[in-house]
Amino acid sequence: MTLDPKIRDLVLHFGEMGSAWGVSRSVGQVFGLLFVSNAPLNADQICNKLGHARSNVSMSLKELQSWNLVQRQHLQGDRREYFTTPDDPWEMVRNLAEQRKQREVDPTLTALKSISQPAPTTEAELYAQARVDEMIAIIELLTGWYEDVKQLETMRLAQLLSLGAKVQRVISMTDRLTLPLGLKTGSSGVDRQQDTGRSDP
Amino acid sequence: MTLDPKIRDLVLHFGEMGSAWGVSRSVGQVFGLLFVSNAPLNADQICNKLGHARSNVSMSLKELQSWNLVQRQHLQGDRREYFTTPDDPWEMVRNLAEQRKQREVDPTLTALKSISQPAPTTEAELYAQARVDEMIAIIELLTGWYEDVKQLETMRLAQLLSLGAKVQRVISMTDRLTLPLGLKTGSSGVDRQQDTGRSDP
DNA sequence: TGCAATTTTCACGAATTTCTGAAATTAATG
DNA sequence: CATTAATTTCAGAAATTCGTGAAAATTGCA
Repeated sequence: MTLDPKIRDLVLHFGEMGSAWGVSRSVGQVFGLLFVSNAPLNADQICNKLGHARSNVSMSLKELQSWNLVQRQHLQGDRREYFTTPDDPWEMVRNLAEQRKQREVDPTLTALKSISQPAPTTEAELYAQARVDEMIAIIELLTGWYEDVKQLETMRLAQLLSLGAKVQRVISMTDRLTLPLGLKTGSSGVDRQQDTGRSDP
Repeated sequence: MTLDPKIRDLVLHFGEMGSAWGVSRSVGQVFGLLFVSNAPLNADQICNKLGHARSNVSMSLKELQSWNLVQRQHLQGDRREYFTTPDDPWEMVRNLAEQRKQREVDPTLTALKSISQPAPTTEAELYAQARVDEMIAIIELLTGWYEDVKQLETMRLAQLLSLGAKVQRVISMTDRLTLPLGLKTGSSGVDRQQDTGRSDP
């Protein structure tokens, strides 16, 4: 790797964090490199700097594009394709949030709903249904909020965030507005019974 | 698997989603089962219902406890340990958020800061530094907001969420309050230069 | 303390994922 | 349209993660 020490460290770290973020080490490193890169890079440059196989870089770039974290870019007078991360870091955060929602919560919400669909038959299913419905309600509240705020322009979003929980002051004035769900302050509305203590045979 | 169809489907789905959520299939299934379980289960019961090896269940439970998504529970008159998910589904959401922050963003923030620490030496490092600093600012804004709202009791949190972007109305009245960072409305403040178009040799 | 039930650890094989190099495909240029 | 640079696909090697069963450790109880 012919990289400045700080950049090399960052690339290495993004590689290691890859697994925590659900991508491979290669993908993490390619992103790290592009993220701090002064200028767009082509696949061969990435190869050289990172020491990955050419095909691996190709795959990594494809995956990063599927996350909208890397954009291709044509340079006139050059046949090769160049790649960058978005100039605006907020855009990366937005894209990351959007993709993770699509990959992690949307499928789960769909599954939960399909579970909740047919009427429960057994006692166990009745309880399961109640639990699932509670979780559906929470997820819909969260995703609803997300859909809402993601429309905000960055400036406004930053303001909203920096306001934090101070919005509470305002909420106390809006108690007359839609109170969501049938929320109770204590534990959930579903009662869980105690087991007999014997394993089923 | 001796499970009702709906419960079996849910267990299977949570198993499949495991990889998207950064846990193994086994772990996902155990969580799914406990989540919809009417009553606390012991490890052997989980074994039987899921058909996993006993040791595998032990590991899965350990991991789920590390996420605070599963709690152990002693039952009097029974030597075995029983396991449940929290009664309050909001608690699960909170724990999930907290753990993901700790595992995914905190280490990255630390790494970014350590990159940002020593003064940049080369041209490339100077640009990298600027990019990193921008990202640090965003992450701190986001985590600051999170630290803030996670203190809220569930009721208030739900209200805040259901309010969504409507809080905007309020923000317009608070423009005199702290405007965060040196935010610009357009792209970021860091300029990226164009590449020469030649690979480095 | 000794015993038996339960849980955990660990090494290993199975399964999955990641990465590579060669071959195939695509696309630009004369 | 042919040539060649560039990219992508793909089969399999390498590496990692997952899950099992046996053995070790722990725990509650007599």
